[in-house]
This record gives sequence, C-alpha cells and structure tokens, in this order.
Amino acid sequence: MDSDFDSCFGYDAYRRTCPSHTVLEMLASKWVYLVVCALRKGRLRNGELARKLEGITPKMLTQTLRVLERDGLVRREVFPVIPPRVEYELTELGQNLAGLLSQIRSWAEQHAPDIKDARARAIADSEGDWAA
Amino acid sequence: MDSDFDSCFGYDAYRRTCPSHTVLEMLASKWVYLVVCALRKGRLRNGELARKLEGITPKMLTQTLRVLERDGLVRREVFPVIPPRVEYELTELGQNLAGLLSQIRSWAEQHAPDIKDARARAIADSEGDWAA
DNA sequence: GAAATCACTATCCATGGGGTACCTATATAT
DNA sequence: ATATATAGGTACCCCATGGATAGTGATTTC
Repeated sequence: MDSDFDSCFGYDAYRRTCPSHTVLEMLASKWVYLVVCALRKGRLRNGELARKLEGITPKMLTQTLRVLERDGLVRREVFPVIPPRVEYELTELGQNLAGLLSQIRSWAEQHAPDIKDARARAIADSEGDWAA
Repeated sequence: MDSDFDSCFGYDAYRRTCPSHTVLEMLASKWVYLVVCALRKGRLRNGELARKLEGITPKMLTQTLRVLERDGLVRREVFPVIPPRVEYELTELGQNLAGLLSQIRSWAEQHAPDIKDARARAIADSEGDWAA
C-alpha cells in the first residue's frame, strides 16, 4: 500500500472530472492548511483563530471555515448568546486529515532553510545571465 | 515529535513573515501536488507530464515546473537535440516531499466519497432554508 | 457616551491563475 | 515543394479569486 500505486480506491486525482481532483483543489489553499492545523488541538472561536493565523482577514477566515464545514471537515457550533459565541472543531474526518496536513506544515518548517537557499541560488544564477 | 507541537525548528508557519509560511504558500497549489506526485516514480518529459495531468495547460505546466526547479525540488535536464528533449526529475528534497504529498493525494482519493456526501448534504440543507 | 468585543457581511481592488495563439526547427507525409 | 506533426516552450489577454477596508447590531467596559 502506502500509495505506491498512482491511484487506489477507483478514484484518480489526475483526472479533471474525478471527485478526488476537486478534493485536492479544495485542499490546495494556504488557509485550509493553517486553519485545519490550528484546530488540531481542540475547538477554537473565530477570534482565537483570527489571532493565531497572522495576516488572515475576517473574510478569508469565514470563507475557509465555510468551505471546511461544507465538506464535513469542521463542525460549527453557535451559542445563542449576546455577544455571539461561535466555536469550531474538527470532525473525525477533519482530524484524520489534520495529521497529514500537520506533517506538511512540519516539513515546511523543517526544510524552509533549504528552500530559502535554493531560491537565493536561483536568483544568483539568473543574475549571472546578464552578460550572455 | 511527530508535530505534536505547533512549531519546531524555530520556524512558525502561522507567521506571515516566516520563510516556512512562503513554503506552505508554494505548496498550496493543485498543480504542485500533481506534478510532484507524477514525478515520484521517475523522470518524465514535458509531454509525458502534460498527458498524465489531464487538463493542465502548457503555461501552467511550465510555470509549475519553474517554481519547483527554483525551490530545489525538481531538476531540469536539457538535451541539445532537435526536436528538443527536456527531462524533469525530483531532487532528493523533492522525493522527500513527494512521500507526504502522495499521502494527501491518496487521502483525497480515499475520502472523496465522504466529501461528496458532505457537499450533497450541505446543498440539501441550504435548500431547506427557502421557507425560513 | 465613547470605545471595545464579537462574529461576521459587503464592497472594492489588484494579483495571478488560466486559456489561446504563436514560435523555432526538423522529420515525415503527400 | 508544401503541409503537418512533434517538441518545448513564450506572449498576450481575461476574469475569478485573494485580500484589504469599512460597516453592522447588541452589549459590556471605562
């Protein structure tokens, strides 16, 4: 197993029309990564998420949470109080995914220096072209 | 370990200015996922990739490969023949990442039915609102 | 009574993702 | 000799989306 094959379960993410392709499209978002990772350790309120995810705008936060809720990865609970209180938590499916996304985030943090170096080298190389 | 902590290695992907944040941003692309996964089993030519990734346009393929090359995940080899021959393969860093991305793709294929159902339910629920 | 909290919603703007057409040079087909 | 195909791109345009800013309603705080 371990995804040695390109496609399992009868679905093929390489195919435009395959449902798994649209799932991959949904996951391919910086904010989806970060929101799911942030919720991994427990339920959080909108404001708590906003403070944790530096630079996210209210619009993007709500938009991302709505998509995750629609796709069954996040559960939204509203408390009918004033001022309003809304909490978000991962569903079982969401927790399942969060493990993988956390590994990606961890990989990004671990290899950020390598990639920074690669980018610097790419720029240096391209600047050597000026006298071609 | 195993990313039980939110940030390791002194990098924090939640911070806008952290290099790991820009790495996550780069990875948050449908075509990056698919190109890296496609190269996992060996080097491929531009045309082979184009045929494998249904629906990718030449521009997006080239753009994606250039980004991956810039970031040190893909190596590009040009053979000076006519007609031109160019091959792409993962670097060691790229192969390292490909394992994780393949797991995500595999997860997407495995859970596509669940998410399809969740979306159908979301639509059904919202359509029940018309008489609210 | 002015400001802040809280969870949004609405509106605007700009970036860039994505599509189409085109390019170079050769081999093959007609 | 002309047309087509291959191969790996580049140049140009469009619009959808990401992202910034401002507003909403009710309540507690200073």
